[in-house]
Amino acid sequence: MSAQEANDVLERLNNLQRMEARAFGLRYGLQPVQMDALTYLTQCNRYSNTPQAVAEYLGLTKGTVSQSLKVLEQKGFLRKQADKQDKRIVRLAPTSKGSHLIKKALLARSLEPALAMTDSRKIAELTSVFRSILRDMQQTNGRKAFGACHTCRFNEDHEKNGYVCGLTREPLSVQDVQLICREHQYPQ
Amino acid sequence: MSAQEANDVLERLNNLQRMEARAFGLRYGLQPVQMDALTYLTQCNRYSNTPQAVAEYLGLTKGTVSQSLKVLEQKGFLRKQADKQDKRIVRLAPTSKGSHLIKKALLARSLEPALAMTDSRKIAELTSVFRSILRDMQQTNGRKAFGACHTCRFNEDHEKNGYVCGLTREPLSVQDVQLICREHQYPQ
DNA sequence: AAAATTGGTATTGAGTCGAAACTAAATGGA
DNA sequence: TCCATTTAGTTTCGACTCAATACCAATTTT
Repeated sequence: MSAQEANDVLERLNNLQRMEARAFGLRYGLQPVQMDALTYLTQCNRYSNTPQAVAEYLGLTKGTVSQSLKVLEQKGFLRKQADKQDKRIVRLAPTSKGSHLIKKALLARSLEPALAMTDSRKIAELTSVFRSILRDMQQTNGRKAFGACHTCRFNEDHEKNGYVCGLTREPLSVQDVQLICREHQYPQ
Repeated sequence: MSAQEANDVLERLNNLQRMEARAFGLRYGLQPVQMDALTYLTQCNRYSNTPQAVAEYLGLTKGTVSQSLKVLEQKGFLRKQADKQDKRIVRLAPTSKGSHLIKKALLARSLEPALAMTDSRKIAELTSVFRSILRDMQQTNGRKAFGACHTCRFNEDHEKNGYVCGLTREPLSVQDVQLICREHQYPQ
């Protein structure tokens, strides 16, 4: 049992998940990349629902992503809306059709059933291992983490008074801090 | 710390690895899918080095894969050779140029450095968790496992006398049993 | 007020993808 | 043995992704 082997198993797991995700999307006439974008948009917070953020998340150019989003809008999976403050910015929101689809897709390919059968202490260890790997990768290649607020170093837990984002100073709800943020940074 | 969160972290890790792999391949004029195919071919055993096996591994149709392989051959990353026994079968072998490229790519994106820093007992646990997940996924959606022989239920360890594949009855070397096989099945 | 930056869109050319049609070799009966 | 079937691969086609480039408009900087 080596690091090499762990790496291989993980690699294969990636492959299988990608294959299943592709097959699922195809049944609804969506390309993998469109599924990925829509998935992101159902999970990101209000600072992170723009074309630019989607592009950064997926590691693609904004031009490329712009087209995928156009298709998603045409097919009725999401709505575009100009930002009130900054009129350059486009806000993206999945329609109910869109979020239902993603909910179904996530359920189909989630590892949760499998993970639920394993010891929660093991899962905790495992998550921390991967989180530290993520942190490494993020640093060495300059990508963003795209984690949820509740694991972010800018997130402040004000106990009874809810949460506050240390970057924007805005209050965040219990639901908010579960969402993905493009400004996310792990502590330390 | 929940199964949900473990799932998310893993998801993001997938994304990052894909992004890096894409960027790497692009520097050498190769598409992600071509990198994937070539990677597989440097890691598979002699029963698994055919276009059909590549297609199964990647979850694509044989027609699609056929084109990618043509490009890889044209660019000098692999060689095609008709099988001696069965003339329908094409055997694929990476050239030294091809295997060098993949070696470099794997090194660049390996989790091994990060994993090496974590407790080996943890890694063992982690691997076993993911292996059982893999087994689940493989069963529920009818995909093949594509594991290495030494984790396969058909592999027989004859101690001093080396290994034997229970399917083909052929002897396998120490190196052989580290390779990926399309007939692989996990025990139990 | 002009210049630079930022967020997004449109266009183009190379390439992937699945589906379907196809070839050739092996297999399996009668 | 001969013909049907199966198996391994290739080719072609149309829809689509992708990066690169050029572009536009709003914002920020100088």
